[in-house]
Amino acid sequence: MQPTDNHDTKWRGSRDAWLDAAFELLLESGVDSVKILPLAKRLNVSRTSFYWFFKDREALLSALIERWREKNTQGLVRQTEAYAESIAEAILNVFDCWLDPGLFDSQLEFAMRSWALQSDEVSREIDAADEARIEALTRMFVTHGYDTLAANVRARTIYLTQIGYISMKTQEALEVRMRRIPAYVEIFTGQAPQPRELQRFHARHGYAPAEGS
Amino acid sequence: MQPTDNHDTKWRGSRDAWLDAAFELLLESGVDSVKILPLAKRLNVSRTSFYWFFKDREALLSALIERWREKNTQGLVRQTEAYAESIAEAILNVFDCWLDPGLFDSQLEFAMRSWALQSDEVSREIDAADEARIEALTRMFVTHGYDTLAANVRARTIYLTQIGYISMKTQEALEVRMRRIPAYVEIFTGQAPQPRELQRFHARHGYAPAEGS
DNA sequence: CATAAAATATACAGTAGTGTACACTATGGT
DNA sequence: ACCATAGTGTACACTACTGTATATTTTATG
Repeated sequence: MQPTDNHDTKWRGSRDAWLDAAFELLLESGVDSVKILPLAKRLNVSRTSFYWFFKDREALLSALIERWREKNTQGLVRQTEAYAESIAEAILNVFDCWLDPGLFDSQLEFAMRSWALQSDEVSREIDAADEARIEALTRMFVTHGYDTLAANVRARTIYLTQIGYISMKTQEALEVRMRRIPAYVEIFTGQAPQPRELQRFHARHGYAPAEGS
Repeated sequence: MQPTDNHDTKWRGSRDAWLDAAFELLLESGVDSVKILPLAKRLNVSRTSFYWFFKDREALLSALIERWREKNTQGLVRQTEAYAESIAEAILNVFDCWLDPGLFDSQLEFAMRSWALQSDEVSREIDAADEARIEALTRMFVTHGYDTLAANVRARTIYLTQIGYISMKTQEALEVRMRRIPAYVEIFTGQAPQPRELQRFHARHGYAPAEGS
């Protein structure tokens, strides 16, 4: 009677298939598009099979929230706590999040924020996430010798800039983004990054600067 | 047969009444909530009167886009062009936008960005607005002696930080925000604002710093 | 105060979605 | 080979919305 964990069976549908499709729609067109009928069409399955895996639409949406919570906040906090010799290096660790979708899913982040507009529950989740993330960033600056107020404003700036990027859904080539990195580091920390710090950053994102770097 | 400009008549509804109600709903709960039936209930008017003023729901939504375009981009660009003796003062002129809803409506801005998720038309409008705004900010930095790349990154930082604030829907007391202003000015320009510049800024936002400023 | 226009309401027809009841089919374990 | 059960499909009842045709009421104005 209850759904089972059916990995790799020969059934067409599965809880995960519905979930994945729901995520796709959430990212593409917002929560209001996450409807059972369209999902069923995508999956080429009768609409009502849905109710085998989920109690109702609500249950599906809750599962989406769950998955976001796990991924993004944890991903960011972990990066703020990564080892760094200088504040510049610490910032570059955080920048990893913005370049590696495995650490932080920006599209998902934006979709959640839009969703919050209509849902108090999601709204509360987002607020909690923002606080946790800014706190983690503030701790990072404090660790590197900034006083509390300065650390907090810098933490905000770095976080808000990124949330801004996400809201703008900026799509730019890796090279363009990489060229801006040193300037951002300097703005956020007040000091320029060391060449070897940048080199390490470039290396782990598979970027080879063109001519004369 | 056609709707008239009926200010101060004795009719219950009017084109503007529908528009205002639509804006409320758009800001509160996103475009998907802007539906004729709920609007009619709010206005205590039969649903179908709507069609006297608007051809259909599409026409109403277009009017909302129109109103946003007029207000926010123009408001921001005008502030970047306001007279300023130093870059710090210029930045403070821009900050006026974030404190005066008459110059820039943040809630509306966020609602539009969420809407863009489902509408290519709105998406294109937003992209155009972002470009125009960042360009205006870049010009402002260039005018004050920054070179092109630095001006552009600083323009982005200041704009993205604000878009980030908007996405976070931060609600903070005027005092808290005012206390952060000098730190932001320093981050964005690399130099601290003059006390008299801050004083002028405080004055025009009706803020009196507590004790020993 | 009659009347045309402006605004509103009623009634109807349609679409897109939700969720439930129940019948059917495919799968895997024994 | 059988059969319990995981998964799928069909049919129905319901809700919330859109839009049109047409009647009715209000209002401003001669």
